[in-house]
Amino acid sequence: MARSITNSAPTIRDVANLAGVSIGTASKALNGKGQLKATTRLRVESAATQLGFRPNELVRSLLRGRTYTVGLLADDFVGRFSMPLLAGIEDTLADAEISVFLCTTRENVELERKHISSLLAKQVDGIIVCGHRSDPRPSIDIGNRKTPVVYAYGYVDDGKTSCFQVDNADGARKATEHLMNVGRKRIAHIGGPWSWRDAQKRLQAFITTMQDHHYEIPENGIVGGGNWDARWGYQAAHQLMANHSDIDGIFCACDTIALGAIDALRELGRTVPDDVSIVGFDNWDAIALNSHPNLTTIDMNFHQLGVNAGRALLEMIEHGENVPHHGVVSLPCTLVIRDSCGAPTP
Amino acid sequence: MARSITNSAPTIRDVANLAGVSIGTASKALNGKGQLKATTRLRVESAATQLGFRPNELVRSLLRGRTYTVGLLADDFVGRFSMPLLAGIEDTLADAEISVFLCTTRENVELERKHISSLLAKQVDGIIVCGHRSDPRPSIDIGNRKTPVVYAYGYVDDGKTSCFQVDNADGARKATEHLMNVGRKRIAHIGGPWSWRDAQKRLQAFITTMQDHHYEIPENGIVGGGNWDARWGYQAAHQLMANHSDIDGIFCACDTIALGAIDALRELGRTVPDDVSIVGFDNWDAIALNSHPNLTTIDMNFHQLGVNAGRALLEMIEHGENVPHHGVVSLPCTLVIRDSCGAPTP
DNA sequence: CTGAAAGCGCTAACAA
DNA sequence: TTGTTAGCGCTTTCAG
Repeated sequence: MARSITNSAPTIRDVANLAGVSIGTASKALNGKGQLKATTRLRVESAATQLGFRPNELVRSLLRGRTYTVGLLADDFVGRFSMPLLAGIEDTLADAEISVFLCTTRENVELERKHISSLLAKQVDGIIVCGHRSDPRPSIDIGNRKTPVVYAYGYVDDGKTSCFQVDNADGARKATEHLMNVGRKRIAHIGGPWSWRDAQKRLQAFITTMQDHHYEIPENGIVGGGNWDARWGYQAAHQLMANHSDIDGIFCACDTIALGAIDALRELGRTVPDDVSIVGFDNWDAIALNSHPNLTTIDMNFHQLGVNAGRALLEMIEHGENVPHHGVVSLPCTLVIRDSCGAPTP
Repeated sequence: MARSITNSAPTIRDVANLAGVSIGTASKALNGKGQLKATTRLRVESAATQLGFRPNELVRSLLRGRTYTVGLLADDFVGRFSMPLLAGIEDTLADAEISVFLCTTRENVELERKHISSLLAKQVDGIIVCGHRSDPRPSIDIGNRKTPVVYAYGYVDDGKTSCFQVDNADGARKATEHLMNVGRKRIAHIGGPWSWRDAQKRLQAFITTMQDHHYEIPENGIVGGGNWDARWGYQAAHQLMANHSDIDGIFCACDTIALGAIDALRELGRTVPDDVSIVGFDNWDAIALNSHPNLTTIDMNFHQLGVNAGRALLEMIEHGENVPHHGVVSLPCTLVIRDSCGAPTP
């Protein structure tokens, strides 16, 4: 009755009072510690449920020196890449009963600093820094704290930080080889902006894969320097076909570029996949599944990347500095076959 | 020196020791409270910076009865709609120095229950429930707690809950009127799945807008029942044009449907926007900006919706139950003009 | 102007 | 088997 007056959460003292035991006894009963008479335990438990009692995690954290809380620093929260990454991280941490503080930094250094400071003050057990491209970045400054930090998609080049990356070379190789497997001979590449490490890696791997399999790269068969969008893909495909009407396969550096390329090819009277096979990169549902035909593309396994990053952080949290850091680990990609390449030749 | 041995965060006691004052004095100095000799204050401050001291928020929260923390319950975190919504919420709360716990529930009731329980135990100041469609939903169960809760995109139909919704009717009206403004006479509608309230509202508003302006709806000029994807848009446009080769404007219930419709029209030899004008709905960048031509579409102002939801929650947190609840508020949409409709007729 | 001490809600050690 | 108490790190009275 008395409780219904106040609107603050019931405390263990309330439970103890209702059950007619001491506060220490109530604690033991609720945590299953020590030796208690079964009836007492029951009495306490029913008092607790009756009151809807949940121990205040703030206090428990204070006592345990752990908050079961981590911070997620995302530089580009609304970006398409972050989403499965965040989902993977959240899945893994939720399994470990850990809650995630979401902090979006929009590549604003000052904002990042504030968020970090706030996270540290809130005593998070660890921090995950999430990027949206594979270029190197400075490590975050956590002062003299020993809070574990891992990086996901975006890495710190100091040789002593755990970073989880996409293996762009692996993906590009799989894309290129798939074009070979469906019987394409004159294979071209439409690249992204060369300032991005991701674009560079995909290009390099395209070249080495072609060489490894003794395929000749068509002259001017590599075009790049545009943006990651359909407009560039459209323009690039036109440029490409103007030089080489015999191109029969194109590895595009991303799905939106592939979308634009398909559009251009249709204008030129080439059908995909009958005349030309197209492979994208990203497996971005929004594009790959709404393209016509649906895109064969490379999945970067971001969900798994998030899972790995989450697991690594958990290890560091639970085993402290005894855990050897992972260094930069690159996760392989997966080829997702849909309709833009046609069937493999036997 | 002593401090460099331990790796836990410096406490106010450490600061007080270093400054040679009592712990109470240190607190006053750091919080600018009470009367202190300037030199003492300075001594404490420099000790604090030297140690990199940040007060433990856990403890402060315990003392203040507020954690400066809210929970974000998202049923569909990876959905395209949640993103700007979350960004708006986070922006608003970050301004108020509030951190956000991200909880994705994947429409899993058990998971939702666990998350809520955990949030409550962590003493969050409030909870925002984020949906991805405007259909009604049950309210979350927070027991006898008085924690403020608001709903964003998805609402509770009990007349006493603050819910923030998209005004689908407003958006559909603007879309339809724009088609009229560019001079279209034979206007059709491709709807989404009728089981979605969003699809129903858009349809209804299309009809009333047409009637209000004394436009005749072409017979069989409304097709619906497919999914929210390009495949359906493609199919529906074919169906539509088979009956009515004179259709010159189509209001599509979403951007992906519009993408598919454009594709179909091109196959039929109709160019967009010269022969037929197309308006989408969502202003989903991924689609609208990568479509060819770029889509004229309706923006649901999700960012603003998130901002409003965040602000409402803040009010409730700061003014308790004295704040009148907002009820269900619907925010207007915005027409975004790009290239799929052509220029307005004067 | 500064120090001492109580107490937030809970756990864990120690008494009884 | 149960009760008592110290203390986590900080703020806030109340003495000095």
